[in-house]
Amino acid sequence: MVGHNLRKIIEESLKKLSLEGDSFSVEVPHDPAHGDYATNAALVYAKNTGKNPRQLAEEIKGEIENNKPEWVQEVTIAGPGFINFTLTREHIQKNTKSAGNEDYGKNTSLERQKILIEYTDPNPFKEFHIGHLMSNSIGESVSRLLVFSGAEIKRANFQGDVGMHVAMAVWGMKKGETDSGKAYAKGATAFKEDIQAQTEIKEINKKIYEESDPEITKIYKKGRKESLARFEEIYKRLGTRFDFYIFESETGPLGVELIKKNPNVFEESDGATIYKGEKVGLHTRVFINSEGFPTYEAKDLGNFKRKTEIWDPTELVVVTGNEITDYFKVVRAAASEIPELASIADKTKHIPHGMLRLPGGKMSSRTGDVITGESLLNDVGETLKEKITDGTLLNQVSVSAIKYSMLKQEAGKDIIFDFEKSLSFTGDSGPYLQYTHARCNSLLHKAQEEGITPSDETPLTETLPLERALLHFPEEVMKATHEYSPHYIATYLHNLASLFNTFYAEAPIVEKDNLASAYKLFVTQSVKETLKKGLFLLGIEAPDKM
RNA sequence: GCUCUUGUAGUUCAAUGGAUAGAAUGUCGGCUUGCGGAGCCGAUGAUCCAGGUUCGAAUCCUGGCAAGAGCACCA
Repeated sequence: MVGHNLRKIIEESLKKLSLEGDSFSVEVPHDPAHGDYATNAALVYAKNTGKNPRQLAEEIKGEIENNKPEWVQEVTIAGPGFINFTLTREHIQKNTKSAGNEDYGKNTSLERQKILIEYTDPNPFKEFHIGHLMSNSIGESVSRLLVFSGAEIKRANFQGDVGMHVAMAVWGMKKGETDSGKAYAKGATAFKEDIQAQTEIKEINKKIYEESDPEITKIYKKGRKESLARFEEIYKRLGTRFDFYIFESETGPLGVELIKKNPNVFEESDGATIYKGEKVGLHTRVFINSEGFPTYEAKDLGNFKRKTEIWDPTELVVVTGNEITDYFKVVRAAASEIPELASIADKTKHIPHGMLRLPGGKMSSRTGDVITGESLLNDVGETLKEKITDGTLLNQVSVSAIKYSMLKQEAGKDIIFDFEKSLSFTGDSGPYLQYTHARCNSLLHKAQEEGITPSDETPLTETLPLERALLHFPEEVMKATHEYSPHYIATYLHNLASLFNTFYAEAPIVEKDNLASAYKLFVTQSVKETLKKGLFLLGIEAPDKM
């Protein structure tokens, strides 16, 4: 990676001037007139040494020029004391060539890491709503990014198949409701409003845990199976697949066992077993309730253990809604006090994603007033039907519109989700990127028909903005991976596609007996590959035609 | 009440403490029957308020204001 190599050269030069210790940046200037890379090293060190920044920049520049690598064309000083680097035409051209390779953009920074990533986490008997779609989009993209950086990863999906929410749904089903989502909504409402129903639901909860009532067990098992089968359909459409499914019904007992084995970590209070988070600056949470059942906290504790049993990862990543950020800290704190979980608890990265809010207010699954994953996919498909007749393509474009709208902004912040505005098919959108990719493909196809072969020999003396953009793909991948932030990829791809479309509109690309045409096609090929790879990292398909 | 997160064009989002704050959308005006118009070009328009730190602040600190989330037997 060029930026990385430049940093080394700058560091060496600084060392010769006895400048060490402060961190400086190697960045890509916004304005191409400022070169391909820039550093603020002189500005940083001017502060400590009391020197004039421009003068210090001159000194540093002198040192850099003494062992300037052959791929650097020019080193200049500009503005308050930035040192700008321009790469040689040869180097850029070579890079444009490698951008067409399969490995371009990959790195080995996470080699030998075994990362177990948990995401999506829908609950059987409840709707798969757009919050789960969000977790899935981010989790899938982060997974692909981690693999791109050399990590070995496994995907896990943790699902609440027991607990009060399930009891509510089973209660609703017992009352004749067949759809599990609706049954849950009915049960949840009754639980709040009707004391009689409340007692019944608690009773059902107990019976599910104990499997003591054949009728309830039957309803439960059937509902669970149907619910999980429905989730599988959605995963298929989204292009995601899991290595492990972990259920609360199995982690509950594991959690309880851990709690019993570590009485020094937990306390008894009002008949419940709690963890006093205050001792580490957090808050108290109940792990086993006064009726003796594990709460979500205990199940999640068991989840930590289950994850180490099934694979022995070196690191855990968990993608969930940001509403549970503080909750998660408490469970993790408890886990790190338990000897057998301590090391993995400390190597757990929580990626909170924002809530999806409707312009009217917060979404609630309690009342059944939700946009479900299926309904969203179907509604989007409906609006595209006039343009696309092929079923597979229809799904690819729908999914891309949805995923891109969720991934283009920084994870963690809430998304105001407005069907009309959020799902764009033009401009900064998934379909725009797919369209650009298809357009590249179509050009290459046409060239082939006309017998023109792309060539890396170029009559161009100026670097194209497109080539400069291709140069930075590996750095964006690196940044996105280590910050667990797919939105860097989204932003990058939109910029790349936009540059390509401008390039496309400026002058014809496919022209016979034209040296420039052959090179333009060569660039087109690299752009196509990079778009495809970038879309893959977002979990989006890149069809050749659309 | 306490804790955490977030305030950027009309709207939805970008911007490792750096150079002229970028896009998309909206509105207005253009794009020669020509490689795919889901496209391209132009115009318009923004850092919540008040202090502070520094060569330099949307970004860091303090105080307001506003929105969201969490805070004991739900998940």
